[in-house]
Amino acid sequence: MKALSVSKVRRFVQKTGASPVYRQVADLLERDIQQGSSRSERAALPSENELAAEFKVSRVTVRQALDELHRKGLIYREKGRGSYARSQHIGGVTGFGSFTSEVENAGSKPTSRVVNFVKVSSLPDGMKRHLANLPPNNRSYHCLARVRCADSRPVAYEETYLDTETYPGLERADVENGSLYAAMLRIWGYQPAWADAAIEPSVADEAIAKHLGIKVGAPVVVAWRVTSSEQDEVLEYVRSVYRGDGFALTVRRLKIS
Amino acid sequence: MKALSVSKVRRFVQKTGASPVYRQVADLLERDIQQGSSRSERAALPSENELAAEFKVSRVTVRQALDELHRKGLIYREKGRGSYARSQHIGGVTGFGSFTSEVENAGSKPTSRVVNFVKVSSLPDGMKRHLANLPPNNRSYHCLARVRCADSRPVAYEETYLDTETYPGLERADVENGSLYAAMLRIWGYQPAWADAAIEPSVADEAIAKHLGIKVGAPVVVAWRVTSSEQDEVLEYVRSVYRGDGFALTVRRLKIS
DNA sequence: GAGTGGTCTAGACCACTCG
DNA sequence: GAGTGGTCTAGACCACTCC
Repeated sequence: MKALSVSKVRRFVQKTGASPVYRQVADLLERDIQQGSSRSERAALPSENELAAEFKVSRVTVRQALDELHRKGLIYREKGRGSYARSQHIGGVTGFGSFTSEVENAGSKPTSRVVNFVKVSSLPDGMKRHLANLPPNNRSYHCLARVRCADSRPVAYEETYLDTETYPGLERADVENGSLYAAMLRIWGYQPAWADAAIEPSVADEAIAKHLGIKVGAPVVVAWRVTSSEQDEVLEYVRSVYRGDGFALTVRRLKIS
Repeated sequence: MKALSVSKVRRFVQKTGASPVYRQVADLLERDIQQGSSRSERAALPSENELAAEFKVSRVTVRQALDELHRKGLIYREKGRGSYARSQHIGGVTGFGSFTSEVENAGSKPTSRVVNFVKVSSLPDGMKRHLANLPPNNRSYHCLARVRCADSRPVAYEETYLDTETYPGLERADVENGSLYAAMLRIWGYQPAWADAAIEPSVADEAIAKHLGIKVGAPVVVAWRVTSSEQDEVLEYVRSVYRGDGFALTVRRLKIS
């Protein structure tokens, strides 16, 4: 078991800087791990006391940084032995975040085409069937229908339902170009933080087949999702239909239990 | 915004007990949240200082407990304002853990039937296509094929590949009854901690159709999964085929980004 | 016995929210 | 200005691993 070679250039953290010290430490260590893990063996990190001395911070702060790396699945720790970099250092969870960032993480170029933008007075039936904590029936929604592409190839048809009271003044132009999540944050200050989702297999109907350029009856995955902010506000209801050939949802480094 | 009514019975934490103090605090608070959340309004928790006084522990320990509840999605916090219980207090992430515990969480009774148990010399092609960090080719595996049922109804066909060197002495009887994960822990001391998975839609072939009692060509979801321990040992490769009618994978309270 | 990570304490300063 | 959560410190004891 080799030790992780920590960069020999002495690094300093900014105690007056904008970002917390523990995050700076975590970022520096993450870089070391990413570089070091080209070798396939597991590498031992310096001990918490050594890191505290190295960065001239308290051990509690070092532990905060290591906790963060641990949650991200980049390291694991063994009592009485030490902390170790994981050999597989792939990123966070994908599959239920912003389509834009997910496709980017997968190494492709995401694009979207708005195919419909109308007001509706109820959510699709499947939403009620699969997801709990749905709103009362007397709401109205903007329904934004988009075809999602990765490298110009259509991979999903997606309907997003946005409560009209939550998004006053929403217009098609706001979402015509660029990420919806970017517009949410820029205009109304909303930031998605949690997702509840259900996934089920299905087959393409005529409309889906047309949008995705596949045959009627071809296998697809339907994902139903409710996205909420950190403060527990519901931001959107989404129905996504993914084509089945050559595109897979992936979930990486998901912590069990 | 109502305050969360903390139980009036004075609770004490055991400082010499087996479980850490912060976990005891977290458990007590979780109970309050579960009880209190029958009301639909969001409830404010006592402040960190109040909780520290209440339980006679330091504020750092209280924060450790609150961090845990935050990660589980049970509370959220706002700087300068306070901590609040979430209205939707559903559990952790499901969809990629043990089939047994997942179906139980969904409120159904899980059963399994072993339909095959043989040695094979390679993993299925789909595993290589979808998942990174696969092992060298010169390994051999126990292939355990099971039909998974919820309330006696077959919902999935699952092939589990177990490296013969990782599981010396594995016999069919070890997995014939009860959870594989329970056997892993009991006999070899392995505990699954992380999952990498890919999900794709497909249609049932003849073998799948027979096992699940559905028609050839019916929609199914195929999940490819690699499960690892906290120490980064690969514990199993799994190919699961879920039937599409009436059974959906759900992901609850998944933290985005 | 020396070193490690796990836990806990008491006290401090900050930026933020609210009245 | 009072109270809140966010961050940080210095020091301590423990159970565990390794030699």
